[in-house]
Amino acid sequence: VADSPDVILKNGLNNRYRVLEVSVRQRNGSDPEKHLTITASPSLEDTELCILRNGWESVPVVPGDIVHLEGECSSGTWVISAQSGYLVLYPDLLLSGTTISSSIRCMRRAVLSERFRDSELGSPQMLIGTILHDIFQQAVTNDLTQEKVQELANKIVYGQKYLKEMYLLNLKQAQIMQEIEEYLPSFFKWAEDFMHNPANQNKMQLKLSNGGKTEDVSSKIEVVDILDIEENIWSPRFGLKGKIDVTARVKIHCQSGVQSRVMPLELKSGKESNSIEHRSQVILYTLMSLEQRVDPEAGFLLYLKTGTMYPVAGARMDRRELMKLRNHVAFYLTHSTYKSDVGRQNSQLAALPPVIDDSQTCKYCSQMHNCFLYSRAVEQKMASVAFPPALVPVIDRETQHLKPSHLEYFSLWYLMLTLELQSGEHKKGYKNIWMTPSLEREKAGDCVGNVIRVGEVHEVSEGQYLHCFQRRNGAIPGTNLLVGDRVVVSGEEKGLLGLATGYVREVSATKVSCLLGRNLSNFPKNTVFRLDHDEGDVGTGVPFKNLSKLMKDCPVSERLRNLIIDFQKPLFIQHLSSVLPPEAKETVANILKGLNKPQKQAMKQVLLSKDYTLIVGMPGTGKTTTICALVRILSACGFSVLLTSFTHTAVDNVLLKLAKFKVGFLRLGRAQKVHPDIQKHTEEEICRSRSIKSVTDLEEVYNSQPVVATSCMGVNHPIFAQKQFDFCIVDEASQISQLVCLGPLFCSKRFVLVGDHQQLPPLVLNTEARDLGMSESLFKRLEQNQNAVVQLTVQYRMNSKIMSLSNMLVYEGKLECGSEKVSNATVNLPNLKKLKLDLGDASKTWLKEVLDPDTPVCFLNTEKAGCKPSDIGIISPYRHQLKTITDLMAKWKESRVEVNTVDKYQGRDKSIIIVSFVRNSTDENLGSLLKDWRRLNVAITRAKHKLVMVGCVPSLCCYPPLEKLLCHLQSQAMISFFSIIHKCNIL
DNA sequence: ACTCTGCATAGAGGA
Repeated sequence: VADSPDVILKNGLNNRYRVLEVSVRQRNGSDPEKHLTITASPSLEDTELCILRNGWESVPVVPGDIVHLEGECSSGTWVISAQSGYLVLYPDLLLSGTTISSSIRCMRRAVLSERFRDSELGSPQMLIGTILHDIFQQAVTNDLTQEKVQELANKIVYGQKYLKEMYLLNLKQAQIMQEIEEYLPSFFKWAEDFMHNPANQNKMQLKLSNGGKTEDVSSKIEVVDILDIEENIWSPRFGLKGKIDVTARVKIHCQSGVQSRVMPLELKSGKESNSIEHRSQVILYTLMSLEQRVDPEAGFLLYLKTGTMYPVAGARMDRRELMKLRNHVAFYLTHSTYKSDVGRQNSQLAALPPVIDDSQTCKYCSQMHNCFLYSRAVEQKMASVAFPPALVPVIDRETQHLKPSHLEYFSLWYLMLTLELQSGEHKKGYKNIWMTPSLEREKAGDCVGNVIRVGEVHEVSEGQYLHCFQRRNGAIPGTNLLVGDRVVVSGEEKGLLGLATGYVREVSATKVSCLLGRNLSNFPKNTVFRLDHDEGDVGTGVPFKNLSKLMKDCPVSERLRNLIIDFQKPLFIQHLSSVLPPEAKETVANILKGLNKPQKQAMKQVLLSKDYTLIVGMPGTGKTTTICALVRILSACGFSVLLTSFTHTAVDNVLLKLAKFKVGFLRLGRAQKVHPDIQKHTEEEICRSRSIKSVTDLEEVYNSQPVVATSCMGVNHPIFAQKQFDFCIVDEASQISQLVCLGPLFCSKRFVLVGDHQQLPPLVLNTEARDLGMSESLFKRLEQNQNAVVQLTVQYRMNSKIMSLSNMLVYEGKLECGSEKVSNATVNLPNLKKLKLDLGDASKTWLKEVLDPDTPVCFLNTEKAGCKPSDIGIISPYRHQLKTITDLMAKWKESRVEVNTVDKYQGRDKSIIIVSFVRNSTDENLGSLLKDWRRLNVAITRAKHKLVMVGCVPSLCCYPPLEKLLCHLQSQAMISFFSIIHKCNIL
């Protein structure tokens, strides 16, 4: 935490102070105080003092922390006390209203829920609650008459919107409608009691300040206008976020006259408890509202079952206690790991907030499993953590199905995931939206600011609004925003953060259009917006969820634990006859005809497997063809198949091939991410074209195809909670993080991983996590069970010379060419003769040599030439190099040549590949990129006919993989020297 | 000593 370079310090509305020193002052007799030496200057010079008293001294603040202060500051001294001021710890970590209110009862649960976000399954009551919210919100903004509300309820319950959830919970629409109808009379009662109406006689106690003095009297409350529903507020002042069910203009008639205020209404469909949790939520909304408007001082709790409305005052005392609670939760979330002061600087997992000793509460807790798991695997080893004695046997009993190896796996992966999460937050995070002006952020290309909305807003489908934005003056600046990227729309003005989120639909020189989740047409025409690229915190929830699931006490998880953690030997049956139905024999035989020997072997191995098979797909060995054939064979045998990969593109690559055969499949995942030719197989498209409107129909769609395809992250889909597949195939498996790869395996009896661990591994940002082994894919881990491995060694991409490099480097000669044709293929250069004439000049003989089709592999040594490596290239390990090359190519108006990183080229090929290795110095600072055998292997196995590598031989010999390659090239006389080159205008 | 894919979200109630 101490020296994060990207911390922005400043004063003002979103002031950010760094805490330099913390001291506790105990004056005799009086309460203790905490004195903080703080600074808002980046040089850390101008310091101020912050005094915490009346309970604020309990805030767990330490030197190095970033805080936001609210309240009075006089002559460089802030006082945060019972009466005034707030200290907000880590204010850029926005916590939701529900997280904080749930932490009142159990902070441990609140913290666990942030990590294991999706572990809570949901219940019928929750779904009914969501639907009731929707109906009420729409009704209150349009029409609250009986007829209209009934119509609306029908439209929503019998519409498409909640079908998935109903399917997941096994509920029928009629059941839901029955429950909903019981609520509707209360809607009208509420409207009669509180909507603007002279006959309205309601009276309630409401405490509001009025010109300095506080009145505590009965007031008549009238809702005069609904300003917004589901208003999203991000408050970097208080470190809070949340969505307000209903934002209303309310008239309060009291003795001293009429007041008008904009206030939050919180809807509840459950028991009319008026509980502290419910009230706290409202109080937090009153605080968040300060971000946008004057203090509402109070809000309302509206219980939909009875139509009763309770006023909730946002009293100073309650706000203060809730903010302290928020600081504690923020502390635990930020300090989830620590480095011990003694010994090596290894990160360790910290204790969670203590377990509460309340069996009544724990009995119903949705985080119980994770709570006990963490106690057993992590905390029981800590001397500092004491458990309530009665709980120890409970924890042991609930985790007794886990072996020590499982607990170790859990704590190691929990640590690695946490470290990686922290790295991700550092790099991404939303805080730039409020801490960095759009103009500055535009330079990095992650933002387009200063735009206004133009044209009409179109509701493309339910809850999807197409907006168009134009720069206020001039063209849209150069940006990295691409079609399909996620964006956050905010107002440039303070307080209008995160107004909507959505996707980029189109980017041109003059406008950006986005599909947003909210309609922004109610904002004044002249509102100035900014669009920020939303990198979000994707992929953090899924692995935590899968880790938790792997530790469950159920047969599926137990089997996976045995196979994956304990390396139980995968089993195979003896004879194909027992799996191959007689009627499928001919079809299977026909499919096999089109395959080579190792591919056939792979098919056989999969069919015989009882647990899993690993298919090593070396470069160009026809992985897609093999997977396609495998799916065809499996479905011919009557098996159901779940087909997944890390990326949507890879899933669609197989599907595009599969679509040519008579194999039906269902494609899940966001239609926008799916290949146009596959669109018609997506759930979205099928439901639209067949206008699916009932749970039964949806179920039919889900069960209609024996093959289901989606990305590994997409396995949160409700279908996977209900269906079991016979086989699961995971493509690109060597590039998928272990726990992400695990997701689809929970719903399948057997699995097949396809990959090549000699190519690039999963990306891990955090170096410590990487050192702990986080980049080990499941494919790599299981590869030690050699009996489950089949290798595809016959390749159809590279000619023999190019292939030989990789064979020498990593594959130990196992790769072979699929045919003579492949082996001898050379590049076709129709204009070569003409070009050669032009190159008559003797100084350009090197170029002749390089271009000669009979020289498939060539390494250009730039040592003597002294030319800048940046003059030539197509693939490079470095982004900067690519930028230089792209700029040069643009100058020559050449945009057809694809310039990209090695990493991005994985999985693809071209006829000619030029690799620019860039480095031209022999100093000690070696980059780590070129030390990776796998990256080099990827780089040299992309070319089919001609591979030209450019680099400085002595410089590159410092890297072991390149040294081995260059040695080989030298022995084969494949290295040339540049003559004098100033310009290169080939291609 | 620089390589980068994934994805909706806070809150829906229950004690």
